[in-house]
Order: sequence, then C-alpha cells, then structure tokens
Amino acid sequence: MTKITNAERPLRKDAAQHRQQLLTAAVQVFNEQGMDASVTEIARVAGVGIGTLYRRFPTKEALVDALIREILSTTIQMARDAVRSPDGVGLERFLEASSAYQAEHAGYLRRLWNTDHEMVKTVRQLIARLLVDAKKHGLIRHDLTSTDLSLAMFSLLGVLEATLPVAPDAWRRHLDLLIAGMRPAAADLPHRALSPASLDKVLATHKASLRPE
Amino acid sequence: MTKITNAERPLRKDAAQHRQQLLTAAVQVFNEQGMDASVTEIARVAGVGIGTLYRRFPTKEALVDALIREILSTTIQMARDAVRSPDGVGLERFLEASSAYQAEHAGYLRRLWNTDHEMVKTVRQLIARLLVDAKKHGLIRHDLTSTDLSLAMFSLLGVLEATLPVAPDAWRRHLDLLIAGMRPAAADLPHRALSPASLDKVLATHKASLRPE
DNA sequence: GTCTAAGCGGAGTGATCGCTCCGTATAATG
DNA sequence: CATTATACGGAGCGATCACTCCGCTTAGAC
Repeated sequence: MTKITNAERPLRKDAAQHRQQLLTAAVQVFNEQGMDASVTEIARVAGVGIGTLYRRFPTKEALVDALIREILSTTIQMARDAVRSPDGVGLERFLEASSAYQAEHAGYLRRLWNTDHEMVKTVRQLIARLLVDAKKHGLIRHDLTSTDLSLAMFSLLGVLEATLPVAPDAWRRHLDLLIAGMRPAAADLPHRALSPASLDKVLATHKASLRPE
Repeated sequence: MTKITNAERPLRKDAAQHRQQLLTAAVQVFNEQGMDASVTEIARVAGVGIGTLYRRFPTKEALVDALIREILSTTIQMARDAVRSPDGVGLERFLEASSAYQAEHAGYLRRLWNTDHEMVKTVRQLIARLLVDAKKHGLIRHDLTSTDLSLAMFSLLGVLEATLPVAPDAWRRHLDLLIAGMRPAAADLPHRALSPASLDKVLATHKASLRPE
C-alpha cells in the first residue's frame, strides 16, 4: 500500500496552481469533447504547455484518474449524508443528488465505476445500506437488490450521454420511471438479479479503457 | 431523393460475396473491439485487402451505415409484428425482442438512433402506436409518453454496453424494472416528459460521430 | 543578491488511423 | 480464347495522438 496522498513534498506555489488549472480545464474539455479530447487541448485551455501537464500527471490516464477520485469522493460524501435521512428516503435522495452531480461530469463517467479504488466499494456498501433502510420503511420493493441499483446507474449514464447537451434535465424524468419501478408491487420482477460476483466482473471488464488493449 | 437501393448495376459475383464477408466481419469486429476498431482489422477478418473494402464502402462511416440499416430494417419488422399482438402486449414484446436483438450488435448501437434515415422515424411511429394500444388495455400508465420510451432505449443501451461481455442477460432484469415503472400507478411521474421536438434535437446532436467535429 | 532545485514550453518521436493509388488479376461477354 | 470492364491487394500518404527530451526560466532558501 503506497501512500497515494500528496505529502511527499509540497509543490512549488506556481506548480500547485497549474495543477489545479489543469484539472479544471480537463473537466471542461472532457465535458465538451468527450474523453478522447487531446491532452494538447487540455493544456491549451489551462494556459500551460504540454510538458507541464506531463510533469504533473505522468499519463493521460493519471489525469483522468485524479478527476475520477474527486467524483468518487464527492459521491461518497453524498451517500453518507443520505444515510442520515429519515424515513428511508435516503436512497431516493442519493439517486437524485448523485445523478445531478454526475450530469456535470458526463464526459468521463464511463471511467467512474471500473476503477479498482476501494472508494467504489465504499459507495456500493453505502448504497446497500440505503436500500435496506428504504425497504424497511416500505418505500422500495423487497425483491430489489443492490446490483439492480448499479444497473440503474449505468442506465442513467446511458440517458445522460444521449440527452445531456440538448436536454440537460431529461435524466430526471427517467429517474422518475426507475424509481416508480422500484416501488413495492404485487408481483416480483420476472428475472433474477445480477449476482454481486458478476457485478464485480462487470466493473472490472467494463470496456472504458482509454488506450487500446 | 436519390435511389439508395442497389439495382444500379449488379456486382460481379466475387465482389458481391466479398461485400457480404465484409459486413459479417464488421459485425464481429465491432462487437469485439467497439466502433473504433480499425478498418484494416475488418478487412483482415473478412479475408480481403483494404482496397477491396474501400471500393465497396467509400468510407468507414458508409460501412457502419450499412450495418445500421440492417438493424433498423429488422427492428421495423419486429415492431410491425408486435403491432399485431393482442391485448396490448405488443409494446412489451417489442421491447424484449428488440433489446435481445440489439444485444447482438451492441458494438455500434450508439449510431442507431442518430442516423437521419426515415427508418428511425418509422420505428418511433410504430412504438407510439404500440404505446397507445398498451394504454388502451390498461397495461401502461397513462402519463407515459413515447419520448419516455426513447429514453428507455438509451437506458438499456447503457446497461448493455456495461454488462454485455460478462453478463449477457443482465439487461433483461433491467427491462423488468423499466416495465414495472411503466405500469399504471396512483401518482403521475413527478417530472415532465421530454418534448418530441427536443427528442429530435437529441437524436441529431447525439455525439456518436465517428470522426471528430 | 546568489544559487540551485524545481518547473517550464513546445519541437520532435513513433505509432496508428482512415484513406488513396496503381500495377496486377480475373469474371463476364462474344 | 480474346478482350475488357471490373475488382483486387497493399505500400504509402497525411493527419493525429500520447508522450519524451532538453535548453531555458524562476521560486524560494540562505
């Protein structure tokens, strides 16, 4: 376990600022052009040279990873907040809040779930807790599993990627539909849920890689 | 309106066969590697030279278009069949059948809906008819619109792209959830549906382009 | 003010891509 | 067969990408 956090040695003041400019520029450029935007463009928007980008982030993937870590960190915080919601409404609050947040980072969301940081597992555990709580209060059908919620995230991602530039709120309507489907009902869902082990494999194999195999 | 269908002049026998081999190879390669697989690889799998590929399809995009046209044609046929279903079950049958079919072509599905062929409009009109019929029989909630169904297609696409290689049937579970959400319910969905005009814009802007802007 | 480790910019590298060009081969016609 | 329009293969072109390398600059410690 290597220390990932900074603390190795404080960056020089200008370097630290450039690093932040690069992250900001990357968010903007990825959102505008998608993940195969060129690093040159990101450096240009950030107002620094390519060399500077590559000293701060040894590879394009490392840059994306830094962004992903930010998103995961915020998402975890949202889930923690939601856990404290009363009456089992935490799950719905989390789905709404995290989707709204993710809508601002749709350009590179495909990378979100297949990073092997333990942060992903943390999110999933928190979601599982939210699900249990929501069921306990009778808000969600008993046969819904937490793997179903992972599929729902991919589902929302599909809608986001398609609609975002033109109809930035369309995902809300789709989330309505998903939640309506999650309500308690007379009959169980016809098909079996994805097993947690399979979901792990899904996230590991998910073909969101930046570079070809 | 130019004639798009063949009939210009019959291809030489070997050429016609090579054309078919190329289409078959393209389906396989796109499914295995995604849409940015190289044309060289497709030609290799088809057992022909690159030159041959480019005489048959003047551009990579034209090759993809030919595949898309096949899918749309099959999808239209499925929708027509579904329209003849009794008791308003046509919509669900269509969603299941078309998803199962699309699962076999997930590699290039993003291209499906943003081609401006009138075939896309035909599909959407047929889906609208299926929706009306399903509502008439009380199977689907009254406040569901046909734009909601378009979003559902993007949703399924997102699930397909994430899960297909590892859990080829996972989409069925998600479709269960979507359909459960479409059932009649006491309360309307909280958010307004996407307007048809906006959906048109979504399909036109959808960033599934092969080449950069 | 001096010194130096740290940071900087961007031309250049190698790989890959879609696509073209042209000398060669062959199916179809009589 | 002979003829010819048609089809074929694949080396090569230009563009683009992620990434490296190195001479120059500068922040910050003394």
